[in-house]
Amino acid sequence: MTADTPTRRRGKALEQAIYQAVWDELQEVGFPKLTMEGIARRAGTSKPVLYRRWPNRKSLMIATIHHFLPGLRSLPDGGSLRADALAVLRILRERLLDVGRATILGILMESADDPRGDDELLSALVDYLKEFMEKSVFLRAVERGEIVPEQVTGRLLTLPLDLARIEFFITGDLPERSLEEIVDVAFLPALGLRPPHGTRTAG
Amino acid sequence: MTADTPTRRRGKALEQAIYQAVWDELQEVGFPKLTMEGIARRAGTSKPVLYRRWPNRKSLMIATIHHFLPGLRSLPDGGSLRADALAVLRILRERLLDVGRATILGILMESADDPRGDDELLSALVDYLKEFMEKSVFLRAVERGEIVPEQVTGRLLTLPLDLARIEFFITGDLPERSLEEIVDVAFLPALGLRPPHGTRTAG
DNA sequence: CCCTTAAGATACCGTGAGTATCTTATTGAT
DNA sequence: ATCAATAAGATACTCACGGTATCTTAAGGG
Repeated sequence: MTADTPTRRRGKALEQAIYQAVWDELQEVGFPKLTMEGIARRAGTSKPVLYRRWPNRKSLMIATIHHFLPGLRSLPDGGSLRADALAVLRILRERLLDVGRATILGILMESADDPRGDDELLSALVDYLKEFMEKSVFLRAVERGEIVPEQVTGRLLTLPLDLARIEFFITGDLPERSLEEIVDVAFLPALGLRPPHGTRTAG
Repeated sequence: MTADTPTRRRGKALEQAIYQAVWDELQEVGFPKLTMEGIARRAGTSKPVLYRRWPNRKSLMIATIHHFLPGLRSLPDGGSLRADALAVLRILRERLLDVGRATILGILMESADDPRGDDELLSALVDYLKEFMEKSVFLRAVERGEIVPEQVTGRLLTLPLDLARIEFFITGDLPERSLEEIVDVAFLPALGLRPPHGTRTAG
């Protein structure tokens, strides 16, 4: 199995290979069939090596997701609240689809008796986007005069994110049409705004 | 274990006892530690009896939830769109809390490779409430003149339910405060309505 | 009263998480 | 260059649990 890799990897190099193996295995067999043995096999190593680094499967999963979904740096100004909100939602979609419904549900569920790590996963996937909604999207909208600061409430901040992720959790998908509908039918109206003319709003 | 029950139960009586055992076991040990052996033990029976009735654990879980959460018959008229929407959300909360976050996530996740039964679970928990939102809540609001029929769109129909259940999925709870916030800050404004004066809207 | 049905007990298989143990390659220090 | 400490990799194990096969025996209907 390692005849062509006589070099025995260590430290970071090995860790990288393991993360990659988890990721590939996830894409190939999916979360329900993901096993530590499968990961070890694909990484060209063995189970004890995995358990020396991560205490259990869940930890390894979360670490892998962190590794492949680094934090976002900045969000370009889209010129309008609508454009900025859609941009954030598209980032969310990209990340959710990258990780996959089964994986997210699986990790959340595996946390039922031990929620440690949940926060980490959710923050990697969604929470930090709330920061963007507040710091970038809403702040700019206030500066533009689209909304007033009093409208920047917690519930409205996360409304588009919440609607998007529940749709993804249930259906496993998040089409562009849904994103626009969320913004134009729910988000903007809830802020007392109307989407620009010519924007189709599904009914 | 069955020394005090010399009678060997059959048919419906046995089935009832099994459902009850699943329910109790769920409350006591929680979904992650729920095992078929544990269920059988608590029901005073054995695994083969379970497998003669349900092909696998997931089926038994879904059947149990159906058994304890029968469909709703009617929703009394609360006098306003706001009151009716809150009523539906409170039903949703009751059911979600009854079943529990871990159980719902667990079943959804167990479906990742075989989604059969998902629909059943989701319909027992949420989907049929959409019917109520449409047939009762919105219809009455239209009759009262609070909204116009054109506002009865799919996305807005489920908006309160979606916001409520994502909050529950993530936090495992759904306080009354959240329900009111969902209705007053998101739902009614999205419909172009304002909550009545004196209604606190969290910020 | 007997015969069919199915409950309940028990033992089993397969799989996968997690661990213990041992050998050996790698690396850094001398 | 050599050697000791470290950790990789292989292997074999335990344990828990889902699911099945087999057998005995109680229930209940005719």
